[in-house]
Amino acid sequence: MAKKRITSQDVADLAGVSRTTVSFVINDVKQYNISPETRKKVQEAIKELGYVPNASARALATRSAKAIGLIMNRSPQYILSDTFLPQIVGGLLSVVNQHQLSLLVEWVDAEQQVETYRKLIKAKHIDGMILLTPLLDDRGLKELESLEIPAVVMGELEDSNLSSVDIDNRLAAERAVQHLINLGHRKIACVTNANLAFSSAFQRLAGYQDALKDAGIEFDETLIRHADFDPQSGHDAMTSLLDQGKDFSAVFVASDNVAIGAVSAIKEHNLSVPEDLSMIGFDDLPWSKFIDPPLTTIHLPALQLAQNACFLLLEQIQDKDSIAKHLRLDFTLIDRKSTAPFGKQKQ
Amino acid sequence: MAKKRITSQDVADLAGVSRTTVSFVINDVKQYNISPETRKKVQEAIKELGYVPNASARALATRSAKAIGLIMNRSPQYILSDTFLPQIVGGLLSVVNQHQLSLLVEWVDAEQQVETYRKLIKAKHIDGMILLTPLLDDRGLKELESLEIPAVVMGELEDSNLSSVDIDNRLAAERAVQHLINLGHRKIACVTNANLAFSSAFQRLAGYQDALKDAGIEFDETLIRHADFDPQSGHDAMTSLLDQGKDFSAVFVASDNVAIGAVSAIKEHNLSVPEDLSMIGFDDLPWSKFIDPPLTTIHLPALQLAQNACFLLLEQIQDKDSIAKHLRLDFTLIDRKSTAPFGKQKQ
DNA sequence: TCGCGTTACTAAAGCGGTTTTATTAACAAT
DNA sequence: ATTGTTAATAAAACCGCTTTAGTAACGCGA
Repeated sequence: MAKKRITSQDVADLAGVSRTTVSFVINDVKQYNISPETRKKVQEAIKELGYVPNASARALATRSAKAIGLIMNRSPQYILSDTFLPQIVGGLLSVVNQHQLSLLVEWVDAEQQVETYRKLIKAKHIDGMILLTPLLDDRGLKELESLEIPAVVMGELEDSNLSSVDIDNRLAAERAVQHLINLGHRKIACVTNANLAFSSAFQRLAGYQDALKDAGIEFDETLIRHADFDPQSGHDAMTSLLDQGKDFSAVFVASDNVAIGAVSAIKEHNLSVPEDLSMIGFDDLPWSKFIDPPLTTIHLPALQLAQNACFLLLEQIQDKDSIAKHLRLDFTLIDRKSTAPFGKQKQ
Repeated sequence: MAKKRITSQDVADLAGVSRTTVSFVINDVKQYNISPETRKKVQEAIKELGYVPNASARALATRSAKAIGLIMNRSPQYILSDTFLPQIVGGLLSVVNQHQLSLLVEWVDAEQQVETYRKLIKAKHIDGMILLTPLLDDRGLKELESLEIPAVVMGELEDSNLSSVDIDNRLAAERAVQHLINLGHRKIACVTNANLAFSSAFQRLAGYQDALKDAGIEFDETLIRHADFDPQSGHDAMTSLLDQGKDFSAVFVASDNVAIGAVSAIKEHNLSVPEDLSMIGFDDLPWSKFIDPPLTTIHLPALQLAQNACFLLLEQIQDKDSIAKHLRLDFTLIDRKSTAPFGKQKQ
């Protein structure tokens, strides 16, 4: 019953040529010229037999996997609430498909990052990798650099030789907070998107501080809370802020996914946005404009980031010696309904 | 400069044994007993050289890719707003990792589904696949059956021999609408999650109709709108329903992602949920409890569905002759704040 | 006629593993 | 002493492709 697999030999036999020729036809090798008739014979044989080249054999012979990996270093539990994943996967898929490559998704345990990175590449499962949500002090990534493995980080890393793609998180956060300041707010709380070990959280908080400094507002540690990527953590952070009884008229929440939780907490306190409290978010998720109130936020071009990360990676795979690039895409502030001028608030 | 790759031969040389032995040690082949000393020598050599077996070579030799594919048949544009993707990827990853497999994500163009399925499997890129969001009349899937390829569908398909995992969408929808009816509502609109070519949309609408029928309520075609997975489509569908001027006191929205858009449309009409209009959703996304009002909805255990799909697939890969199974997991109705008794509404 | 360069193809050697079959040594049994 | 078994390892074949190094055939100028 075991229908045997069809190999290039079968095609060669049927077409009356050698496997070499079959290979040349399939890969359209230019430096060897094969006559139109031969080419046609081979193509017909392929079609007739329904031949599909074996990917492993090919990978083995060419020493390239024709696949890239999307590496997530947060535990599966976090992946569940990774609101950007669809956009990232969609973005990667769109370019990967064009290039006839495959996309492998891997999760690496924080404990044994380096090991896993090495294995993935050495095993030649993938030709290069795209890394998500880097930590500020990511030992794994640092080691990656020295391994000279094609890799690009989606996120900002200081003094890293790995290519990276991101927006300028710090500047974007600064702009967001400036928006609040321009509306007259002076007492502005901040809920980060994650703990400061994550570079994005760190940068966004830094941007928040920059804005305050520029405006001559003193930084108040007690107005800061750290969330943990998901709505629940945003809810809890906001609750803590509110329960503290300290006065503030606006809040910068460094992720819309966290913000949605924060809004719910605010409403639980019988306050409303933006009448009692202005809020500006960050990320602009697909649903950010549909929640109540529609969230004023920083638009993160996630799809484009993913696509560009992929381009950079492919470039690096093709030319091993290409230098690392740090791409910064533009962000935009999207003004919706969750912010209001300080004066007009009830308070 | 080209540091040559380390092969099992290198390990064999260093350990003073043959490649065969190295292979036996690595794969822990039981029928051949290798002496503890030899085993140790080999393991030390492996460690010293940092040897990692080449995946392609292995796949080629064993005729198994040690990878499964997650196949999405909706265009990248849709993937962007696929709210379940994180949970599905997370679920798959958690079991795939345990089994030392890889996860490949593929998008197949609707036009050439069958071709792509065939290629993926024949090329032995993957040993089996998990298929998402099936269409009711999915020619591609039908052909898949005949190819005897390990595959499991996440979704319900009538008279299909492919294994599948899902909840009972029809029953769940019926329960949701019954919930509305039990609250006294008689005029109940429905916004589907997608057009009826998608099996989930079809089933959920059928469940809606079942509930009406049971309660002796006549089905009114004009109270139905079809959304298209995302919030915007929900917003548009709801707007259309509202602008029609027809009377209804509750609405069943067959997807929370669509529902969030619907809620925004309702608010734009200066109506509120549930005071003016009760709403029950479907899916229970991570943020469903955080929006305003917290959405009463059907909880879909997406993570477990993914995990079980994966288990089923692995089973099928190991035992080609295992019969197709159709797993139906339990759903739960989560009663939050978006529904209210008919009497108590303003109207 | 010979040599030489093209053209169109092929034989054979990898790629780096696994697996079947063979080999050797040790030891027990006859 | 001879044979048979078994344990431990090795040799070699194989998986299905790519790619290098040819080779046969042909035309062409000298």
